[in-house]
Amino acid sequence: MEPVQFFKCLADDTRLRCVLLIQQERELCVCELMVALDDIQPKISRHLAQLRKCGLLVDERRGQWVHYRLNPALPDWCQGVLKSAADLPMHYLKSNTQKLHKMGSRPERQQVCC
Amino acid sequence: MEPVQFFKCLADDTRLRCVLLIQQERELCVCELMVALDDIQPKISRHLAQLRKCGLLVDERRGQWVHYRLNPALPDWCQGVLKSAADLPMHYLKSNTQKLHKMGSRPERQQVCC
DNA sequence: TGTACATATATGGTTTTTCATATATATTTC
DNA sequence: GAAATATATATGAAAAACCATATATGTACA
Repeated sequence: MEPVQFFKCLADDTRLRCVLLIQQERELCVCELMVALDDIQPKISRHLAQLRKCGLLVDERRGQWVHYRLNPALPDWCQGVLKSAADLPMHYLKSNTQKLHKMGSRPERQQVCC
Repeated sequence: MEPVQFFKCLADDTRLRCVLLIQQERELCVCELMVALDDIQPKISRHLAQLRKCGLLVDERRGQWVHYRLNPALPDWCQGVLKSAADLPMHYLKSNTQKLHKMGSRPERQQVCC
C-alpha cells in the first residue's frame, strides 16, 4: 500500500464517506450507499471499485447484492489512520447515517446483524 | 478543517513527505526541504503555501529563513491521523531523512535544537 | 548585490462525472 | 421449468473539472 495512494483514496468526498460509513456499519452494499449518500449507482460503484483495487475494501457477493467491508489485511498504519478519522466531527457523516437508518428494507442484513 | 481537504493535502508525494518530515524534525525551513526531497524551490514553496493555507502548517520568518511547523491548533483527529501516518514503513522517508542529516550547514537550527 | 523564498502563468496530465450499456441474479408468468 | 422481466452492480467511453509542474519573475532581508 503506497502511502500517497492510500491518502488519495480518502481525498474524495464520495470515497471518504463510503469508507467511514463502511467502517462504522461493518459492511454495506452498493444500494445502501446509494441511499446514504443520495447519489447515483455508477458513481458509487466506480469509487468502490477503486477502493477495492487499491486494497482498502474487499467485496463479497451474496445473491444479487455485493457487500463491501474494510480489508482486514490492511497495514496497521492504515488502520490507525482510519481509526483516527473516525473521530472527526460527527456531523460530517450525520445525514448519511440518518438516511441509511431510515431505509425501509435493508436487504438481508436485518437477519445477519440487527 | 474539512475532512476531504485535509486528506487532499496528504494525497501528494511532495506534500506528504514535507508534512511527515516536519513532524519528525519538529521544524524545517524551505532550503532544508529542498535538500531532503532533492527538488526545486518553487515546487516546494508552492506546496508549503497550500499546506499553510489549509491550516496544516504554520510558518515563522526568522531573518531570511522561513521555518515551517505543524499547526499546533490542528484538530485532534488530524493530529491522530498524522501520528498514525508516522508509523508507515520507515523506508518511505529514509532517503529524505538521510539527505537532510547529511546537510553540511543547517542554518540556525544547529544552535536552537542540536 | 546575493540569498531565501513567494507567486503568476502556461501547459500537460490525471481524476471525476455522466451516460449508455453489459452482466449476473431473482422473480414472475405461462 | 422455460421465457420474460426486474433488480443490483459493473464498466467503456467521452466530456468536464481539477491538479501538478516548469519557467519566469517578484519581493524581502542581510
